Amino acid sequence: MCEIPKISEAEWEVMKIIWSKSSPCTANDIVDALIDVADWKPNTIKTLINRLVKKKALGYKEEGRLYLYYPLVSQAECIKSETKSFVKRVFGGALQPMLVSFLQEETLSPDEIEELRHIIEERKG
Amino acid sequence: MCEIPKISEAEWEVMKIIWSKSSPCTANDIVDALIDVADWKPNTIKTLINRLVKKKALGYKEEGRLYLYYPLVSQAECIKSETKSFVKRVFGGALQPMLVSFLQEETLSPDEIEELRHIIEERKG
DNA sequence: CAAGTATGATTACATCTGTAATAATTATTA
DNA sequence: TAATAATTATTACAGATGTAATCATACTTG
Repeated sequence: MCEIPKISEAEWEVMKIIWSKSSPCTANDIVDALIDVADWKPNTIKTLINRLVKKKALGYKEEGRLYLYYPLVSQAECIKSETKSFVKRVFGGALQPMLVSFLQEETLSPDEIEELRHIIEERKG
Repeated sequence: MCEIPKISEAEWEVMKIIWSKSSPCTANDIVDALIDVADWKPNTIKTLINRLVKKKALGYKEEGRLYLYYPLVSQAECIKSETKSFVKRVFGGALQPMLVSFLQEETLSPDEIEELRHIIEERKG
């Protein structure tokens, strides 16, 4: 898992489905799960799956005439990589200004704020 | 400023330069400023500028034979829009899990943590 | 066995992006 | 004024992306 492939917006939806399943799933499982999420034709989803295989974000094993797909990269890794590129693009790489911006500007419920406070307290040690 | 245009990675570098200047600047100003940032030929940067104009992210006025470029969208707006799309893609739209992930996983100095704590305390009101 | 069906493979095509080169135009200078 | 330099405009081109349609093949069913 040396290199995290660059996963496009549409491809992320596919990956999220696959990550959310504990076991490998068929193309149809993915298509079914995506019905609620996106308005894509099954062929579109197959294309996305194939591209993800080509990028080595997904692997598959043949189970009879079916393919069972499974992730080759973990969600945590991808989130990290994606975040890095996002923070670099938008904030020039500085994570903290981003957090400041979010904490100040975004809508958060009291509960959420409390949880964040809790996390920070723990980090302070 | 109804619609925030979608600004690509390379284009962001240009926008950041222009936002950082208080007054409109020429293409050459931008080229000069970007020398430290990216390894692009001047023509490449001109292309990016033109695309940003086409996207209505930049405006310009002719000053003699020069063009003076200025932003048509604010940095804050763009950050917000970009963040939204990022959070949607990666975290399914939930901002808070993202913050949790960052606060837990990323490297932050004690000072930074202290500042974040401070901000949260204030938000708690 | 033949025809329909399910599944994966191949092909399609417009737009966006990264990365420029070249052409056109205008201004400056010898 | 003619050549040169500066600046903007047009064109280029490959790879990524969104969004599929069509083709091929294997399986099921009448």
